[in-house]
Amino acid sequence: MARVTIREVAARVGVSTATVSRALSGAKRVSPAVVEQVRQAAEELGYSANGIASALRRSRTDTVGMVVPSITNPFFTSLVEGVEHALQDSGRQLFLCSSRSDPALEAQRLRSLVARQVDGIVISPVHGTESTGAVSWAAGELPLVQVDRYVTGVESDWVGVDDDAALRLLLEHLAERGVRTAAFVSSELTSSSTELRVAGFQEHSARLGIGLAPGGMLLGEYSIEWGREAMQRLLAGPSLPDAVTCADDLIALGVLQTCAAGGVRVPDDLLVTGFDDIPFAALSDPPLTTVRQPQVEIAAEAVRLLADAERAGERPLSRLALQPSLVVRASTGG
Amino acid sequence: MARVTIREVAARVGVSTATVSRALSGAKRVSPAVVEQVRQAAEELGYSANGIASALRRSRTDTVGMVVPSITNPFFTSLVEGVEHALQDSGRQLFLCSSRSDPALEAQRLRSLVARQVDGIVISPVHGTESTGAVSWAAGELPLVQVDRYVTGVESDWVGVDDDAALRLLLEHLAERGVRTAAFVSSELTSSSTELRVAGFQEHSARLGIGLAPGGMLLGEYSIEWGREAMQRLLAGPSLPDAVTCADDLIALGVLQTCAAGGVRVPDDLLVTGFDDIPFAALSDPPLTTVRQPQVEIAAEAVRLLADAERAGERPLSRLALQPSLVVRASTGG
DNA sequence: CGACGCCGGGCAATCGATTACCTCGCGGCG
DNA sequence: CGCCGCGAGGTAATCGATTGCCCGGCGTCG
Repeated sequence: MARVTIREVAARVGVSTATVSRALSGAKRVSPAVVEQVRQAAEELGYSANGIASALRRSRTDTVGMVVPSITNPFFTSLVEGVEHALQDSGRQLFLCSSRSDPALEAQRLRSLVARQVDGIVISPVHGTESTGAVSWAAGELPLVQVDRYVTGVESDWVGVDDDAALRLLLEHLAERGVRTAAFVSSELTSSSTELRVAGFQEHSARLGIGLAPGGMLLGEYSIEWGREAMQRLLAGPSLPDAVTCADDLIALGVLQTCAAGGVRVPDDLLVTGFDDIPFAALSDPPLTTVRQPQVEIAAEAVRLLADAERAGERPLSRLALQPSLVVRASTGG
Repeated sequence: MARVTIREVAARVGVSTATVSRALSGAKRVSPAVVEQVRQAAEELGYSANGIASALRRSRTDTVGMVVPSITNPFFTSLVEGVEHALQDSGRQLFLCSSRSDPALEAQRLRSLVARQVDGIVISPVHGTESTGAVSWAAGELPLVQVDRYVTGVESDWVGVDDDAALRLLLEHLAERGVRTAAFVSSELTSSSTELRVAGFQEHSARLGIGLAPGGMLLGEYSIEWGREAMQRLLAGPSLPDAVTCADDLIALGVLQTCAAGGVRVPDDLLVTGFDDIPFAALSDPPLTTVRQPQVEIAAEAVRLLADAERAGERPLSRLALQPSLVVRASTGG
């Protein structure tokens, strides 16, 4: 466990630590012969630089922090994978944290990332207002870009999906299928995208002449369990709507499960739609109609914006709403 | 973006940096009055300690690294969540990396974690032999525990599931259901658990008089896509076995999808089983019979072993094979 | 032939927090 | 009254790598 330091490498070769550092990093011209000797010695001693010391001196860590509300939600894991992939090209690493949908935990993660001097942060904030303090503080300390969700009143870039367009796609599809009444199952209105999805649902359903079923606006959380429960509530009501629109795929999968258990035939008795197009959306019973978020592009843009922010100090803020696409499957009769 | 250092806090209060450090960490007795002043000043200046500098001096980071083969596989995300949860109690953080099933990337992640001086590493190694070098090097540098999979020839603790017992549960269940022939769809034999599962399948199926279907040992990778493809191969064969046993739930979900698309009725024409019991196993068409891994316990044990390893230097190695439990659902007629 | 520039390489400051060791002052005790 | 112990707090070394500045030597050019 004894770590070998640059000093020992230098001693073995008979040069100064400065030369070893330069030889290994290639920062300044060092004679090829010495470089080779240093390489040799480092190899033999099993030397690897102490990243902490290096980070302290350079005040860079070549690491980007990412904070997501949940690490078990496949939508976020796809996003994480995309970011990691995008970072790889620039030889940087990802430090991933989960805030577990808890603003306090989120604040703690952010403090920790800042303390660890990550070069930048990619965050999907938990809450539209309760996350504001921590996020804007962090944004003041280092480059930060929000993805998917955002908190208001923070000076930072944002990349996500065009929620309004997504709801338009979904509702126009449902209208074509002859839907006259619909329910909307979502999370509590605590995040930007949730609000936009609800607003989009209301706007486009009104425009298309689709009525909201009585008791049909169900707000809980983004989870399979909530989808199950919400559908149970709808089943307990006087009559079913023509369609249930869900604010994410997990909710929709829960809804489908309860339908199957309760003898409701999808799509014959009821149409169901999701949001995100997670890999499991194609595997449910029946396969789920949903809108696909361009996760790869979102991730790539986020990394690009971060790189921009590191280079230039002051820049105009970017807010990129990328376009979703409709994926029709059997849950709407596709 | 200008970071405020301990020196500025000290200057403002009119004490030395040593006192500020002690006041904030509570390491040594400092008069309450001074502690309060320091708190005040730190608050006003927005001071937060530089974790890098602190880590360099203390050579501890209060951070544990975790490396998993895939971050999109729900089994691993559950494991990660469990580890994060377990760490929380001791006030430590998790630094998560994905090796993407690539031994080279895995080695890089390990080097990076060691360079960053994490206090310990939890890893589920990619490959039974190709991971050996990097893992055993890392295990020599700092406390390391393997979870789920392990590489041979490395001195480290391991926690996972009793694969043999799991296959026994599954095959006894299938035997009770009258299964006489079965296929086994798994990953290539590149990891310990894969080997153990295949061995367990062979041993217990032989013991129970279940024959391996011709061309029924299909080795690919742990993914939905491979499950789909493997089932297509089985469909292309002369006849179907009574059951398809899969080495993880993702594979099984792919198998089920192809069955649905190909008109094979599960469980009427064919029984299908998975492994892990990921959340989506209950949502497929039909819901999947599988064995549940005790992820929470695995994670908790891993963290406990790590803590032990940090405290005591030399200890006997632990290899904990925890017991799985059978979860019967409709895919075997449950 | 002298001066200048360039190149390889060394010295030592530096990043920011922690901490071993020291000092000072005060109270108690022999 | 002198000495000791103790608690509060300061001084400065330390963690390990990086890098600005400097030096000596050699090649080149006027």
